[in-house]
Amino acid sequence: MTKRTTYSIVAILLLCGVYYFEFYLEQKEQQVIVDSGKTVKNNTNEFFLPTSTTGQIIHHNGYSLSYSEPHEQAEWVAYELKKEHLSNTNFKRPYFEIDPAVKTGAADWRNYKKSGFDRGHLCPAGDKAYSQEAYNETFLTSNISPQNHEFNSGIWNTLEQKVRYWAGKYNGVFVITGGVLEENLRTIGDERVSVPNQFYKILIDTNSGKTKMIAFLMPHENSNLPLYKFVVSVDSIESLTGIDFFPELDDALENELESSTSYKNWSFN
DNA sequence: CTGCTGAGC
DNA sequence: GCTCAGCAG
Repeated sequence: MTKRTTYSIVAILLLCGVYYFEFYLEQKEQQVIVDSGKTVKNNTNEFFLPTSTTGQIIHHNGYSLSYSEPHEQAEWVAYELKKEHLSNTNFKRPYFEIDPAVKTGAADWRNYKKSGFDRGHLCPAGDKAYSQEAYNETFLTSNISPQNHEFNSGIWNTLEQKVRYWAGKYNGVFVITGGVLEENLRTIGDERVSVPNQFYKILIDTNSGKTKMIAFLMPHENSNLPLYKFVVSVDSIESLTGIDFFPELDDALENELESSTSYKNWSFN
């Protein structure tokens, strides 16, 4: 074998190695993206993820989401609200930014301009007031949904504040929230961002004794009713959305918790 | 807390 | 088009 042949073989082997490594990296990245339903190690948190009906899960530092391109918004946003996250600092609100992590192109905030609807946070800015960085991260367009202002600043805001109250009382909660994305919804803007008719919020507490769960389903309109009037089973939201919210839970526990409409373990005071 | 809009550069 | 300041529930 000539030296030249040897060099050629080595070169080809090296090339193959590089290609294989790139292939491996791609597989690995792909695996993370479609790895729904697993406990995912985030930069700061570890939490249960629901399944994605769209195949596009994105992890930010402070929350994860599943983006629905047809509806131009997240079908769910999930994060852990730790007790130590609770803060009253009043950061200056940044401007909304098109989420660069959404490969299909997240909605432009201009769709909401003069639409008559709020850019309603799914993961509330108020849940991320422990640092300017975390706060700013909630101002991505993948984290908002068109919301009626009276609803957003009314009963929905009341629910968000109750979640913060529970996070303090129960040493943190996991939160999953989103609009119910159906066909033939009203849309706003050139990109046709869907306006949900209902919004849901699901909580699980695994830190204060026996694991407990609670779910809320609210019509997209303000209300003076007490919050507990909107409690539903997780199962009912799963059948509405097609999402499996806690696939990692032990099946028996999952069945028990997700079918329950009881809120007796959650303090509404 | 939840937000929007008008004025000015 | 971007940002500040002011206003509203």
